Amino acid sequence: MSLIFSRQCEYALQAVIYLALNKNGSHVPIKDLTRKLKIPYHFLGKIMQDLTRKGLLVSEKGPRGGFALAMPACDITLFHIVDAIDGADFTRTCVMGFPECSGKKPCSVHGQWASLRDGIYAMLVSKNIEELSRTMQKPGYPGVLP
Amino acid sequence: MSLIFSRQCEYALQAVIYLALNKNGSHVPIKDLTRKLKIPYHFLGKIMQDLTRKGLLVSEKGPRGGFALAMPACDITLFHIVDAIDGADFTRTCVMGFPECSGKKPCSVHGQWASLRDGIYAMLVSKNIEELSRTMQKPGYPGVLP
DNA sequence: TTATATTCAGACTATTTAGTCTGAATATAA
DNA sequence: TTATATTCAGACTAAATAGTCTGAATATAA
Repeated sequence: MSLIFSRQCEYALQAVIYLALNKNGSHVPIKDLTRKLKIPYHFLGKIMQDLTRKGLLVSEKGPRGGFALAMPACDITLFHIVDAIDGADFTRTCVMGFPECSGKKPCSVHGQWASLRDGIYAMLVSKNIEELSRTMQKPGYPGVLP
Repeated sequence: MSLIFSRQCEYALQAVIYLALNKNGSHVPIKDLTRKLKIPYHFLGKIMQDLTRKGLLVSEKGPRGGFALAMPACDITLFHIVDAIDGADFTRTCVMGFPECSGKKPCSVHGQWASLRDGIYAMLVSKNIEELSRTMQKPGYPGVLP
């Protein structure tokens, strides 16, 4: 299978976008997230704890507890989340896996892949969670709608 | 970890490019391939067998046996190999993993991702193995050089 | 015909990723 | 203070991917 981001990372992106919909800054428990997003409960729990340790989220225990963004939604980009979960190796490694491939010894698609990869990176850093969650709320958009 | 192609697929791409360097149409044994490409012997064996079953390679047993391209190198694109090993799901699925994401119900990066993904696809179908192997032979190029 | 070099099939192990379970810690509200 | 709702840690299982091993089949060359 080819993929871009790990499943964990996909879940993380979905969950953080969902959190950003919660305007009033209150905490959202995992139970709410899994209900809306169809993500396995305990698995999501671990991912959220991870994002909390990485400083992207804050958490609160007990009744009325849960998770919230650690900073304004407009300050969190897709790249922050991807980097926290999967890392940014894909910005550095050869598409065809040649170990010695580099600027000096480029593989035969090195240059072309570099510009595609830069396009992906540019998208990830340009999109902030506030903007994304706003778009997702429009009618006809999937996943995170009530 | 984020990645584009599975390790198997990376190995397959490298091996097929290496085969294309073998102009005289003779068969190349796995032993030669693993020596040059530093790919685990038996693992590469399975991958080559797979590509043979898929019709991209032909094989011959015994002394002076090995693998060769089943068709002219210029007729094999990167996409043929990727499709044979990893499949082409990445051309269809949502980057953020929203199950309902589609043209009608797009996620908030759907359109932008679509054009990036199309760029990747275009590269894969436009690059044929003959051309790539030729480029790889130039001095300073990695991996498959003698 | 016999030794040898290879593919090939299939069972096996190892590692990574995905996902589950249990119980402790803690905050809130009744 | 007690019941309850949550995070959190860590051990566990499951599935997918990566990689190894053995031996049979087969083609070549001596």
